[in-house]
Amino acid sequence: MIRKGARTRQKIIEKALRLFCVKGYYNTSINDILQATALTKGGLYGHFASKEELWYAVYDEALSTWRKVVFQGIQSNADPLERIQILIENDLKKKLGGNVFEGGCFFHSMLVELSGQSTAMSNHLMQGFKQLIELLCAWLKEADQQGQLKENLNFSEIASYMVICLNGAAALYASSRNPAILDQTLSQIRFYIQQLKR
Amino acid sequence: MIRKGARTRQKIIEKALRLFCVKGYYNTSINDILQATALTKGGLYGHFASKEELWYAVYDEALSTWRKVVFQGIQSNADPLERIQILIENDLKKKLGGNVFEGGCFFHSMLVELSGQSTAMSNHLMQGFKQLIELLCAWLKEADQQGQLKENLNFSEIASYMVICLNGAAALYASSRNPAILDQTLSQIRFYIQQLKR
DNA sequence: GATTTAAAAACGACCGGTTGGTATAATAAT
DNA sequence: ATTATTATACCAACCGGTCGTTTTTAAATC
Repeated sequence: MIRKGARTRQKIIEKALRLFCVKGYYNTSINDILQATALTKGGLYGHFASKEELWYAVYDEALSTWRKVVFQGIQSNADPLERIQILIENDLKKKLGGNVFEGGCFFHSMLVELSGQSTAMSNHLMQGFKQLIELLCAWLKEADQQGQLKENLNFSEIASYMVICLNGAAALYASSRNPAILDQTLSQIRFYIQQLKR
Repeated sequence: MIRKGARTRQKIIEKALRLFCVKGYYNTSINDILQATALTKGGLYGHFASKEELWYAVYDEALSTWRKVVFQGIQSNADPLERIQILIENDLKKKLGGNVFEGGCFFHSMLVELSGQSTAMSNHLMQGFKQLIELLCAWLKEADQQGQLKENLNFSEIASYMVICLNGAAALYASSRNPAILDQTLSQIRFYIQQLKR
């Protein structure tokens, strides 16, 4: 039997994730979370020792959600360049366009908000981005070994550039709410990737 | 003689600009600003009716600073594509790399923080980005009329994509503080622009 | 299946400190 | 002397967090 506490804990994480995305971390008060979860102070602090500890739990939840969304239809694909394109399309159309995180991408919003405030949380986020860049980098090398790419390309530079584009799209989509931005970015990154090919 | 009040007002704006960039808008308290300006409540509120009114003044200041930095060596240049390249290089290397706004780009940070919080301030920011996109778009059209570009390009799409890339670079540079990101982004956007040419 | 019981979970008053903002008095500049 | 500017004291609301108490829950006993 699943303990009730585990369910409540999960509910807190989900509601907090939504609030952090919409309002930001600092601007989401504990009271906001209490209202969303229909709990009281004591109830919440029985599950998390502090607001910051809750944030780390929310991060894990967001990461797991992101992975589910963004790796759809990828492992089945043998072509590394196509895997990159699918991942980017999933990130733009499914994650951002599908409003997986209401109000904006959790990772991007937190990166901007926390960068000047908490080095610990900020580094935690950067680690995640670094891993994504390394994955893209590995796929690019794979494509290169198959002879798909032009010569003398800087793979890690290309990989971080792609992540940068995705973050930029997250920023502008979050405030404009204009889906055209997602289509346009996707179309331009596709054009860019096409130019990398031999 | 410049009135003393005008000088104080300017000092408040400059200190607030720095604080908003480093800590964010909501996370910068009035007390933070008082400490930075060596004023007291009454002194500050004699110049600005509210924190939000101060923000709009800070925005104007940031815009004027940004224009000074980013248009360097542009009006002297006849080639529209080169103007675009210089503007992007100025934005990356001078604005971001030169730490014109300590702690991150004011416009990008505010866009992310305010998008879920204040539609008024958020729209104010979006207007600025829209104007930048329109400027780039006009320059692209100019280049096209000179026969420099490939056929059937979507200029406004390309222009917003460029702004998106700049915003993404701002996000990742702000938290990584790694200047390589700026060089890499610049190099990749240059490559991208090269591919637009006929 | 009903009753007991101990642990788990939730409650809610309270803490010190901070928030943005105001009213009025004192001071400095012209 | 008069006006522009700044200081001081104060406000109610809110912040993240603590803690002793009460209620729920689920397993153990009858």
